[in-house]
Amino acid sequence: MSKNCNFIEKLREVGLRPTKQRVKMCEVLYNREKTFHFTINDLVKLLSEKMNQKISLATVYNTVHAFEKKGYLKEISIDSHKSYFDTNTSAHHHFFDEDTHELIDCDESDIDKINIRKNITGKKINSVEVLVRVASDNQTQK
Amino acid sequence: MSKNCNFIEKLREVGLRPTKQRVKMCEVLYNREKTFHFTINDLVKLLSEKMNQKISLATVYNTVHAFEKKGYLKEISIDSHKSYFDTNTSAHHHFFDEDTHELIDCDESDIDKINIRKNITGKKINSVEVLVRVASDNQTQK
DNA sequence: TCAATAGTTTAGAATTATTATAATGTAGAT
DNA sequence: ATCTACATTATAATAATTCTAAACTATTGA
Repeated sequence: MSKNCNFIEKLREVGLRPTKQRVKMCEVLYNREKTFHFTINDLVKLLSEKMNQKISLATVYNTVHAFEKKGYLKEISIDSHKSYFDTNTSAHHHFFDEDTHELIDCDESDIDKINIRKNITGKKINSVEVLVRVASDNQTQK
Repeated sequence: MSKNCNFIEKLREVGLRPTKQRVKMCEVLYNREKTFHFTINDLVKLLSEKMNQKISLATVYNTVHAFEKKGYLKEISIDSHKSYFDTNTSAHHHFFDEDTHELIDCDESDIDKINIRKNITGKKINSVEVLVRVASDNQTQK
């Protein structure tokens, strides 16, 4: 519970009103050892388990998007019909386990600096991200 | 029209019956200079323009997925609520223009070999793909 | 302290992308 | 020509997400 004050402060810092739903979401998302990868569905389940009062689905969507806009969360594109989010908002890469549909972080230091020789005129690079798809060793490839 | 025979042959080769819908889709997808990136929606529009008879939405989905399974098309994950497909099925990377939502191919030769130092025990790497997000030079970053 | 107000939450409806269903049609083999 | 397995079709169903409009609440400042 001592951590809640931090969340309230942090929410204020980025200009988000610290409502109880938002603070609760912060607890669920950031009171963890490791970074957390999730879909909206995962999060809704977790929240309904860990909360006494109900939180609306629309609020979960709103809040996740508010967090994303303010740099609290990062969206990861892997599967084209589900959004994955990541509490690690720094530039980094991912492994995607095609058996379990799990995302695993991969530090920038785990992959050599990526040198891109092609240029798009008039455009600047916003981000460079690598997705490494893995699967069980003894299985037919996708 | 001379190309249709090729499409019929190619469809047969991978074990797909060359129905008129499939041949028409081949024409629209592969009678091009460059590789083609599209969403189902793009394709439906193109088909309804270029066809005299109607093609069902379900058929477009079925056929795209049949083509994907047989290696005629490749799915690209960028945006988490739309599927993009690519007629270039070889291993390659992409630029994604965040202004126009356009995909641009990037040959493997345009990016130095990617060396991954991290390992997931019991898992083998299926693919390594880079997505480079670009945007207009004089614009606030996403 | 309390009212005003601007931003938030909510339930449910609406929308969008995609998949399933079941009847009809058609390609390829006999 | 006929049969059979596979394809196509319209439509319904589902899933993920967004919209809407009313009720609620955190903050401001009188």
